[in-house]
Amino acid sequence: MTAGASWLPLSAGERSVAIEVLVHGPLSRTELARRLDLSPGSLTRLTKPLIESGLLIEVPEAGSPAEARQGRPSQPLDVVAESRSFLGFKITEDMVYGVVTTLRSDIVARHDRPLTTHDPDRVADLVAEMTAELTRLHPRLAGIGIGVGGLVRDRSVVGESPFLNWREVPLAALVEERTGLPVIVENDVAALVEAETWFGAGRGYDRFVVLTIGAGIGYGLVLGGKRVPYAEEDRGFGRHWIINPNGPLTPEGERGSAVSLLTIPNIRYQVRAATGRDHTYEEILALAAAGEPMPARVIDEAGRALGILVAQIANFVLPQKILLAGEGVGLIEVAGKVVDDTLRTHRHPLAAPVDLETKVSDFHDWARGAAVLAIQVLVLGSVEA
Amino acid sequence: MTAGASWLPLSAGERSVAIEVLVHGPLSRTELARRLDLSPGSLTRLTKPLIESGLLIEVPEAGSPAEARQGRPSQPLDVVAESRSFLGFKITEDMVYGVVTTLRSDIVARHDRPLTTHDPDRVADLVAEMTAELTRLHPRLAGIGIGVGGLVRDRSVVGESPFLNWREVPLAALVEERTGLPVIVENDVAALVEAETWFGAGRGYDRFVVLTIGAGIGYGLVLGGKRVPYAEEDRGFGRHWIINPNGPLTPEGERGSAVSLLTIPNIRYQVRAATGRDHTYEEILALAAAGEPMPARVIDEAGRALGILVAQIANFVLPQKILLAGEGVGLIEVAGKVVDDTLRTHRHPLAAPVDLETKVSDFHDWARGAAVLAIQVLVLGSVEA
DNA sequence: GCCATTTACTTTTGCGGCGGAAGAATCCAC
DNA sequence: GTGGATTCTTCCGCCGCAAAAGTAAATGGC
Repeated sequence: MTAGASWLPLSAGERSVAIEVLVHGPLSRTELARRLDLSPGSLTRLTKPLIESGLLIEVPEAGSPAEARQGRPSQPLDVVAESRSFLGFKITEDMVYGVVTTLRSDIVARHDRPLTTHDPDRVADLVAEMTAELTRLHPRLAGIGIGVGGLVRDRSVVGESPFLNWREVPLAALVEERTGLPVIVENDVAALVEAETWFGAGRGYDRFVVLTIGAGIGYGLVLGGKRVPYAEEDRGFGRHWIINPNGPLTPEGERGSAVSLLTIPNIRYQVRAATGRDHTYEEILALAAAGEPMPARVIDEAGRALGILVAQIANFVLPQKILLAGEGVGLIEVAGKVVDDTLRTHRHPLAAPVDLETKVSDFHDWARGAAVLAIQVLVLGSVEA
Repeated sequence: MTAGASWLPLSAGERSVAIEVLVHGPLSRTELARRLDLSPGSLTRLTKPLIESGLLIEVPEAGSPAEARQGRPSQPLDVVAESRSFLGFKITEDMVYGVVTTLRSDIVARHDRPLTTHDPDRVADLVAEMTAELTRLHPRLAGIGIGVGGLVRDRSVVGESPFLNWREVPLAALVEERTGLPVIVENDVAALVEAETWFGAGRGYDRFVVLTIGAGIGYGLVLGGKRVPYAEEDRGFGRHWIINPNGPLTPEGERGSAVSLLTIPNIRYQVRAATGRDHTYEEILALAAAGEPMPARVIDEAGRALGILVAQIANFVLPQKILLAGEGVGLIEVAGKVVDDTLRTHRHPLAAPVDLETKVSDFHDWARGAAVLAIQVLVLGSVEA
């Protein structure tokens, strides 16, 4: 509550130390000196104000106490993860999912509420109410992040969100005036990508790609530790990635596009069209695993499409890691072999194997992503990515 | 001749000034201060030793003298392009192409010689002879760059070059001991990419892609101003980029791969297989333009493949610019419309249009690319990319 | 048990490089 | 010619770093 909008004016050196400790766990001064290429003296100088301000703390000793080396033991520094709380919200068509996280972006509480109206003021009211409820249990709130599917500008205004039927809604301002807290609004995929870049699968990588599969396809490219923004972000993304020109035609997607082959609604549509019966995504995966012909065919084709997609990304972007996330990556568990085989035939035999991580994410993970944006703003002291 | 292996020990600030002027033409101190985000005072300090050492020079006035603004006129600084010469060689199966360039990488002389043997020592002899001949007319030689198709390690050793039948040939050392000059050896595509990044189409961009079409397919990715190296570089690249699984099968390529659809040998093969007659690449392009059915069909399919390839690169890498280079980009002049149309259907309508530049390159352009490596080493003072 | 050794951190000192402010240079406008 | 505009230079002060020396806290050998 006492917190300002951001940490005390941090110098560039102090900020780099703070981020390194925040992202890469407890680190001794010597280790920090090595990583940041600074002298030991500089580390004493830089860490002192950070410790005095209560941001960092000296923790007993890392990991195995048995692992005792000669010489004076190192003194790991860590962020005081509980010193601040952050709120993250993910707004879907009919629900608002909320989480409280620590400075480390660990989720300490969840709280969801149905969304009964899309009126911007009512949505802001609901978010403010949820904030008040969550604040009661988790004080020291430093900021709020909100993830929305659709186009978001300046990290504050929802330029266009088809499923909410919003255009030019200044959501950050609406929530700020109700809560008095700094609010960051961002596209949900972008938020998830930032979260994974700072605290997840993308930590420490220079070239990193996130591909999400769910109601739609999401793509995030991180180069040099920064996410690359692009114009068509989350506005029917992947509908023009034609993977198989002879693939199935689906209502919204082009024929054989990534959207028509991989997204949950379109996989359900294909199975419904073929069998005449409606199934959930999970049911379809189970049926395919059990060898049911039509679902197996659809899932098999989806697996091939995913393999091709990952191969293309790996071939052209040369990322050090690719993260598959979203609600639809359960596909991997059923069609993993097809994905792998397809991937291999579309890669050069001498090419480095693709470092592919899969992470089924639920809506709270998306909300956590939004909370990370609030963390970034606090640490970096600005709204810029 | 007096030159050491690199410029006087340049401080980081001085080096950034030198590179900025070298790459972006004559610039005034004020302009440099703006670009490098430095104070005017710093620019006086940084430029003084560079001018005194003869590296930079104050040039009269840029461009239009009529364009006179108020106030003290700016004093553009430029590199003394002729102060040093650089040699670039491109080694092909049966020829060695050589160029002399200025510090700005402008070609001031060309000199080619047939290659009658692939024995490494004889090749080094030939390069040394050509160096001697070229040095007679162009003294002040500061370094030599050599481009070779194949795998090159440490910018000095040819690890594997199928067409020369070389393995682990320390070409840089062989030429260095014959000429006494610093020698850089690099994969030819990599050299071309570096050249375009510093002095060509990629100048000033953060994300930049080079795609070459010729005897094979070459791919270069530049991120943050630096080329990204990768394992499968120039060892049958593009054979596993399957663009059309129903495409033609060709001797070396997989079915429907970028290699089988786009490279000059494979286009000639397809036409020969279809018509029974052998044509040069240029003849095939002319026949296709004239409406001859079989060549037109092959070229049309190549155009579609190129459009898809460029779209995939644009979709996944989000480059600010893509350069098409190589001997085979004449394709664009005949199949430009097909390429454009295909590109458009594989791109999101809201996506920024692809900035696509085409540049037919001959072997001297490849040699120039190699010379740029020698320039980089002189300026940066190291072998590192 | 004591001291050498090792490793981690702190303190002190000095200096390079930068920004900021003031001044000099050189043009245009009237 | 005077004033304003713009570029560049000079000078000063300071921030931030490295280097080096000193302190702290552990282990290991005897």
